[in-house]
Amino acid sequence: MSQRQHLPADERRERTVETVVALCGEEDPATLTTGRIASRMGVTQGALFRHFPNKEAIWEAVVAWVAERVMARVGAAAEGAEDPLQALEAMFLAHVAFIAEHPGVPRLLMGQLQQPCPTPASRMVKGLLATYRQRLAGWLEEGQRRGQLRPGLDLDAAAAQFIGCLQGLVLQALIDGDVAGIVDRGPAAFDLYRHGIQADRGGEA
Amino acid sequence: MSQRQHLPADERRERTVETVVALCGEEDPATLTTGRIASRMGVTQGALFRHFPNKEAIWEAVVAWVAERVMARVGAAAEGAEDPLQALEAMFLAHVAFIAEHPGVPRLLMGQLQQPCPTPASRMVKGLLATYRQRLAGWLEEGQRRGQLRPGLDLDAAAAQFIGCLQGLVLQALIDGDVAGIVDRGPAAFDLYRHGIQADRGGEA
DNA sequence: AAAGATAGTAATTGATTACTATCTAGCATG
DNA sequence: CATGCTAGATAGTAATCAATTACTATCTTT
Repeated sequence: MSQRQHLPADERRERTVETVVALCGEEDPATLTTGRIASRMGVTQGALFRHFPNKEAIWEAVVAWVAERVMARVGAAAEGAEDPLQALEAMFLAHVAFIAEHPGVPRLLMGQLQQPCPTPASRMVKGLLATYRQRLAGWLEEGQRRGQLRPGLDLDAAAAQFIGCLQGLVLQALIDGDVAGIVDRGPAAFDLYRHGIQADRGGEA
Repeated sequence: MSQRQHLPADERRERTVETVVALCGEEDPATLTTGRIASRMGVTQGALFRHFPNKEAIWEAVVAWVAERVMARVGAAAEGAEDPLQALEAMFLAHVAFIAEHPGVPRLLMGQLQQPCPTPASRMVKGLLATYRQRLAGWLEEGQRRGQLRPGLDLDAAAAQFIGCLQGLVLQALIDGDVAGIVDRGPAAFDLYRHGIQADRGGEA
């Protein structure tokens, strides 16, 4: 048996990361073992440690992978928008689509944040969320400058609740086990968010 | 050493649950061990199994404890309200206060939801969230009947995002490690939510 | 085709896990 | 003050974890 699947190191690392992301969609990241990662990859457990010095290094690579992808997707979505509110909506829907493709991502990031003493990976998550919030804050400020947002809006809270809305969708998906459904529910969720931040206007659909 | 601290069984069970809730505020519930629970209680690990048949039973008791407390607190808060929007606000702030007192609760519930195959405890969490959403839905419907909410509001999404707002606060607290701060940020967060659901009105503060 | 580098296996390590069997101290009753 | 029962201590168990070892198959380069 065993046609070995010799892969170059960087490709094996890439596959490892993808496998971890996929597995996080099925179980609690905290209970994920190197053995299960390896068996899913069709490789023995010890083989992982040829490409990563330890388990924590795997988490670092995974978080870096997620950070890069999510920021790229969300950034690209915002690019085509004509005004801040449209940009925020595009970001929101892009993020929802990303989560639908990778349902493990929210748990993964959440799991890292629950680490009591900060690890390299958990620091990366905090960094990701910090830059994410900064980007949101930029659009929100621009929207306020253009008068699109209601006066007196707490921009800090608005940025925090943008992510909160996403979490709400994820939670709902966890409850009724319907991951794909968040794509359908995404627009309504953002609608709610938009009404929360946008200035009152006379006539709208 | 070791003056034994003989407690009646039901009191020991109560202390166990409280200890688990407290520990969930400090570390990932998934990594919580019976040994750490016991040592925090000043008791040996084996002693726990005199009061609980297994670890899962501890989780069941913990979830039941949380469910009872949170529903009581939120229900009592809503009781004094004069209209649905006030009721929702009171529920929100009561929930925020409860989380501030027990920072481990969100992780605890989240952790149970991440269990892939449903356990008794995870079923209880889903049940808790289901009744919670029903209660929210009741107030939202009443609010819509009274014309307090904007027409065309997606009540389902509104109920989901109520919890999402709470999650947003929790996430923010996790990021900058400031658990107590969510009490201060609570009102602004609900303000945002209220603007998202409430009917436009001419003049308001 | 030979040889060194690379990527894998198989087996094992010590630490840690949930859980249990046996023994002992403390309490309430007569 | 003696007796029974309860709550906890002590000291285990088998299983599982991350990590390491010695060895082997495969790829690449010349």
